[in-house]
Amino acid sequence: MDSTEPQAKVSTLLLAWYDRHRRVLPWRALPGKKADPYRVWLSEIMLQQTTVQAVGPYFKDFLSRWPRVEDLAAAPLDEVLAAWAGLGYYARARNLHKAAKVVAEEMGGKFPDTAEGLRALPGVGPYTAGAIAAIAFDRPEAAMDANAERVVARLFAITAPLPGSKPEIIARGKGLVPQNRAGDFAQAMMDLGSAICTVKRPACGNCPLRALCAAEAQGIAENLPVKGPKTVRPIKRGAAFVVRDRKGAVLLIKRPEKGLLGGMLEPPLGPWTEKFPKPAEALKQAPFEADWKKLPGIVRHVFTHFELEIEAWVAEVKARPSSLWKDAPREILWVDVERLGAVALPTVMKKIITHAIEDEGPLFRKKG
DNA sequence: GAGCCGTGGTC
DNA sequence: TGACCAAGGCT
Repeated sequence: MDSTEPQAKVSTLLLAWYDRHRRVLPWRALPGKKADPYRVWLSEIMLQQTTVQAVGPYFKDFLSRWPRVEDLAAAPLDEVLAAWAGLGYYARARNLHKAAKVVAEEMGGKFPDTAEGLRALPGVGPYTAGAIAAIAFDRPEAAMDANAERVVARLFAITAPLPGSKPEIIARGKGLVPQNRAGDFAQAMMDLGSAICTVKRPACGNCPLRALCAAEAQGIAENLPVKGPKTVRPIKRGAAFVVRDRKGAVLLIKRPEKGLLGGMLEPPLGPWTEKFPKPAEALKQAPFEADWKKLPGIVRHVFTHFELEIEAWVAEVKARPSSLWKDAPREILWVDVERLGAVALPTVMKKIITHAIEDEGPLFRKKG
């Protein structure tokens, strides 16, 4: 798009397209209706780096458990983490709970109605603050997520690679926001990026902004935005120890509150290194002495910045040991098989437990 | 600023 | 099958 082109043309065309093609989503108000700030905030946190499809069942479940922000604030953190289990990026759930307490206890249950005010809540960054301010309060703020960045990079044919070009893209995007219907405009950008201006094979023939798109004019739309080089992902390996008592309950311990899978549960695990521990070495890593048996096969899981391979060791104990390690005691739980789906187990740990317990029927059911 | 932080779908 | 990607934020 020519930089002198009036932004009004973009918003007019995009909003007209949105009025005909807008998606129906659980957290989205019906046309002309006011959005509920609590629902908008909850959905925006869940949608960070997460697909609409994955969020759907979690959003409905959270809203059913905790209909108001005061309900969420009053819930124990462990319950919130258990409900979040499987959605990933667990710091989001901890910050969600923190922010709910702030809003419920310090703001009388009312969310701030400006981007600046929202930005002060834990877990709310520049994108989310703009999105909530626009969608819930109709403030003329930009919501520059990856969709909007892609649309803008193509509209203006910005060929410099991300993330270096991000400031320019965001500045261009802010210049497009209309004074009226800013919330619809923000959601229209996302719907356009999701349905038309896609990463691969964009449907430029159906795009309402085609005539204004500089990248399309140059035939380079699919190549934008350019991204920097990818980093290599190392592989870490280790042993997991799945213990069951005579009733079949599984021993789980709680991870530290900060860092990877913070505050979530796991079976006892050895350290993660380049190579698997040899059997004698693995037995030293076990939480206590028992008749450990190593299972055939490997559990693989991919995290954002490394891959994990786990060999599972299993044992059955007659009595629940009173102590595990001498150092760094951690919270211990024995969880019945039927309750495994109701506690804060991240997906990787569910994989390990599923691998170790070839039981009668599935241990975990997918949400929704 | 760059590294850390999950998971599931897609092609 | 593996690489890429998603309504990013925090430190």
